[in-house]
Amino acid sequence: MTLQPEFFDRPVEEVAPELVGCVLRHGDAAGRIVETEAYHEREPACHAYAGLTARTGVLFGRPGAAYVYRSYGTHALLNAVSESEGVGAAVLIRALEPLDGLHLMRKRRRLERPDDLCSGPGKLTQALGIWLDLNGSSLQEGPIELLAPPAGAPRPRLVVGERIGINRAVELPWRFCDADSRHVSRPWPPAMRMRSRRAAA
DNA sequence: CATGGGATTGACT
DNA sequence: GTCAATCCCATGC
Repeated sequence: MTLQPEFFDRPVEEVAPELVGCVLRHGDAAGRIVETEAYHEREPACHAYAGLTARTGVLFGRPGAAYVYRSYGTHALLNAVSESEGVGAAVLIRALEPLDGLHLMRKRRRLERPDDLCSGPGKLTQALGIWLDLNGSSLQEGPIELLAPPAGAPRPRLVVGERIGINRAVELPWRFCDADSRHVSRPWPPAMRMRSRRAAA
């Protein structure tokens, strides 16, 4: 079932973990969400922190919309706008486990291995054919769909940690990963990073 | 108007 | 491990 605006009209740090296990679909390509991050206007890593601008308008709009923006000049990153209209907050979709349309994904990504098709926020938009023109589109009306977990699907075991690739508000534990998925963008950093980190000088 | 810096990825050492 | 690609936009003069 399609997730309704009410689902997103809540604290973003509650919406983000619940999106793990849900299904993201665009046309014939779909995947199960295995990694998300929450962003909110009150913390400086969020684009909405700067206030209402040309870039951030969608973030302050109605919950249940898609916020798609360009990252590093080259990639499109997909977010689900959350919290009430007027509040700038969204959940970044960071990784999927491919479910349908693998042939489309392989063609778009020019890769074969399923683990590499959607294991990153820029990768999954490429694999699903999601681009900047879908910024502001409705996740209820499409063409991007966000669906509740299939009936009977077990609730995923979550690993919670710090968000990736940001320099500010790094301490917030707002990254949520399916602990049992091999499709996350980076094998959950908390434990993993500690273990692989070189000993301090 | 000029500048700096990304919510990243892929190629390479 | 390092690094370039690539461009929009927020910021500052």
